Amino acid sequence: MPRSSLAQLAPLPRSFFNRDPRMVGRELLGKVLLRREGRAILAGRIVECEAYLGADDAAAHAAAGKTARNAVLFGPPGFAYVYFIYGNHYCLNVSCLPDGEAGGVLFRALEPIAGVERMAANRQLEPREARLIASGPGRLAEAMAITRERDNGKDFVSSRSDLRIVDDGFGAVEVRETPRIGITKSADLPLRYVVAGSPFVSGKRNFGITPIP
DNA sequence: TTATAGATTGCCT
DNA sequence: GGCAATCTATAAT
Repeated sequence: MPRSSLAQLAPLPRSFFNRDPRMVGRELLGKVLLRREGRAILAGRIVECEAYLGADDAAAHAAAGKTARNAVLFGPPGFAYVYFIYGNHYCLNVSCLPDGEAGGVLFRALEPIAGVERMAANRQLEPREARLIASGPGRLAEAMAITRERDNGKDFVSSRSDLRIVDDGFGAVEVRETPRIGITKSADLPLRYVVAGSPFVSGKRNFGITPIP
């Protein structure tokens, strides 16, 4: 699909995100994350994400209750929660569940499909190094030029938003569930979702092979 | 007020 | 495989 028509697709509706993050995370695989930069469009197919829950999930930022930092997770569904981590990286989430209930999905990896040259440039890479452009949450945010200052609290569900999630008719993908990456608490919960066999997922062990169960 | 861990990445040996 | 980079939230003095 050419990029001009990608940009014209309607964003996924609010109801898509007004559900359990585990269902949202699973169903986001195969959808397209869009960023509009003036006239340019950056886009990638979602191949990896993770669900984060509320009080039951010790690894979630929402576990200890609502703060200024994580307020978006407690708000209405379909909004961007962007946080800064390790002094170096931004990570992008979408809020889930109704207003007042905490939950979200972390975007962990994209297969670049439009605006690839610009995404690569944001990462100081060549376009042919496609697997390195957005294979990890920090890389993904850098490729899509996402920062907390610019994007935290932004609505994904608005045709005027420069941050959107759309369905381009790609169809069903084969989903694998694994434990989440980089956490120590609640590390056994199988809340990571990946497209089976995708070479664009994060982790050195995952290039071109089936992810570890 | 000070210490430490963190939903990561990239460079070093 | 080890570890530095480098900001922020939270726990410990």
